[in-house]
Amino acid sequence: MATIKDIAREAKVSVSTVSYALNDGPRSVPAEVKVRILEVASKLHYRPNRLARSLITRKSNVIGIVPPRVEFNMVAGPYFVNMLNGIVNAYEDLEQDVLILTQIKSTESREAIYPLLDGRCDGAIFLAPYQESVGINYLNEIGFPHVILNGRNAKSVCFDIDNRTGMKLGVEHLAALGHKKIGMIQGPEDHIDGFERNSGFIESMKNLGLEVRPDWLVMAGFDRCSGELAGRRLLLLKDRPTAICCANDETALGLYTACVELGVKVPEEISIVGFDNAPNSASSEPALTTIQQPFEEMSGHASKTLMALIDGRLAQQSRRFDTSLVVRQSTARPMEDK
Amino acid sequence: MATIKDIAREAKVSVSTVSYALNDGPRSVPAEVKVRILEVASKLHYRPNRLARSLITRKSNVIGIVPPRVEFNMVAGPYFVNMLNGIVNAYEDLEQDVLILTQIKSTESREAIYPLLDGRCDGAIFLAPYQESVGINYLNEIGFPHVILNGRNAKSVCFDIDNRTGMKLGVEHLAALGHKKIGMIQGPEDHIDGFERNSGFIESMKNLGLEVRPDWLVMAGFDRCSGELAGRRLLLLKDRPTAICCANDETALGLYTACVELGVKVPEEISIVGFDNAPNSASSEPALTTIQQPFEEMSGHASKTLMALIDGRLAQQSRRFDTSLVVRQSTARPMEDK
DNA sequence: AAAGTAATCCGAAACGTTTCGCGAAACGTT
DNA sequence: AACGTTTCGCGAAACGTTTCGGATTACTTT
Repeated sequence: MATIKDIAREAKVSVSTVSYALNDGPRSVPAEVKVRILEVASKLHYRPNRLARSLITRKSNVIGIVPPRVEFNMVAGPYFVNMLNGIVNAYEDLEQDVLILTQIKSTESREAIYPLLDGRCDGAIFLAPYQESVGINYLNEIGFPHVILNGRNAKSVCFDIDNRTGMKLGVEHLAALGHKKIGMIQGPEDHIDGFERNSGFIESMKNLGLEVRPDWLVMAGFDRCSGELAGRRLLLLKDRPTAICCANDETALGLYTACVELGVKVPEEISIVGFDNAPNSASSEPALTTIQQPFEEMSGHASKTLMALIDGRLAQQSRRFDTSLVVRQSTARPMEDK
Repeated sequence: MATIKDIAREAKVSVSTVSYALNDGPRSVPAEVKVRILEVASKLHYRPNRLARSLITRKSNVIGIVPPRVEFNMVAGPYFVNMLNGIVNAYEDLEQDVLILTQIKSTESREAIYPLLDGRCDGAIFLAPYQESVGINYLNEIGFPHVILNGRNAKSVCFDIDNRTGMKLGVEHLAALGHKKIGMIQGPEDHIDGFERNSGFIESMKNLGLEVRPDWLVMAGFDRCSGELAGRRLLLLKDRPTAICCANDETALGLYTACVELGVKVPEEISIVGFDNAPNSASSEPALTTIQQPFEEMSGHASKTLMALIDGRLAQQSRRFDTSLVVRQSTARPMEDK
């Protein structure tokens, strides 16, 4: 309620002097008068108004987060949550607050991302946005600092993972166990991770000389529910695969549910490989074999890089993170071998 | 980059007229000139500056979230994540953005919560704050809209759960199975949920005429790691309990790990009850019997109530939410009975 | 003692909006 | 024709800061 003016009046100095005193400002103010000003400030319970400050300095110390596409239900899922967690942790140290822009539902148009550009944040992290987006191109046009996580844009700094190699690890693991009949619960094609995981699966199968059967490829979203539905379709096939790769851990857990309901035993009757290594997939029953996506590392890296971009320090390059195979209990040799 | 002034110049009207046109403002402007203004605005790619607007209207359409106490590592845990998810979903519909105040580390002093009061947000949700806090009292003093989730303050609107009754459900469930030797991994005493769950356990035990043995009560944080340590201590006792109640699901999962490492079978050799019913506790091995805390309902309710407070609509009362027992596979009759 | 430099502090402009007061024009009513 | 009532539109103040230019004073140097 008390403003800098009130302090000025009370301390019998000018407004500018108060500002310099409060900020150890660009100009010096004698120790004696500074003490007086600080005393008055504390007496009046003065708290600076950041809006006014940001308006003039054009700096907010707030980082905007644009959540993943709503259709995939990913706000509720582990992807968003794990990335956000890493981001929040990073910015706790970097002294930035984090604004979740719930009002940005897409990045398809300039207008859609205006909430990002109204002065409230200094930069933004996009979580798994649409592959091609007018909105992000616009940011590059006007030079608004941003990084993209699990997405691609020619001119933006992007961080993603090597989905194809990851998928290859999964397929080779299954092949090494003796599986030949391998299916996949696929992810959305217009999502970069979905697309690359899907095509990575097919490439790996071909490289190993294994047959890719169209009826063993079922599309799902990235959520548990659609994973269960897709899993049910695969399991009910007359001639079903002995192993299934999933586009992410959530769909794998959906498949688990389908297995329980249809009485199919994991890993005895069917082997399952997930993707992401979300924290709770270690404590699922049976523990899920999966491909690790380094959430913590990626989100931390993205947070720091964005700060560098904002501060005009050397902009870092886009980077692709490595994935690795985490073998747990959901994969085993196929029944025929036993 | 283009401001309202640029539009005014270009459209040959005054600044105020532009404002009225853009906002369908408090005053009317003739259709013809409004069209002209909107055209110019779009031509110049005008985007309003929210800082300037908020500065004068004293309204930001941003809700602040104060995360739980850092010592408990709860930002990473399911509590924060589930509540945040509910809040974000609610505000997506209510057209508010969500600011996570990473810089607020405690609520112990006035100054600590100043970042909340600098004009950037219209109200705040506190997640599991300290029980008694000067900071929150201050908010009540100055009338800043806020609600508290899983915490208590005499003058604030608070939403919490009936921890004692919840704990009672857990203990009675174990007693009904035939358990008499029941221990507990306790939560932090200065956290309201921890305190109430701890004392609720002891009360329930006494009411059932069961012995409360001090060496069967081990304190932990709310995180998995300290749960594992506490669990290890309990399991290694010469005369150990046949069942353990845990302060939350995370500590229960920590206890799971301890059981696996020490070769103790759940539920055959020891029964375990969690608290929260976090989403992934259903898919743990074995599926965890737990007390349900209605995350979604609570967070949604809190979000809506805060909006009502901000809008000056009738302030709703504090409310205590009910818990319920979810029986899964981690509890069974004690060995002696079999 | 004069000149130059440094310290101190004030006033005012700026940031980009919203909104109030007021005058001018346009319209309808007696 | 005189009067009231809308409609329209401009200018200016306000929100709470930061920061620049310049005026005054004090200190140092020649």
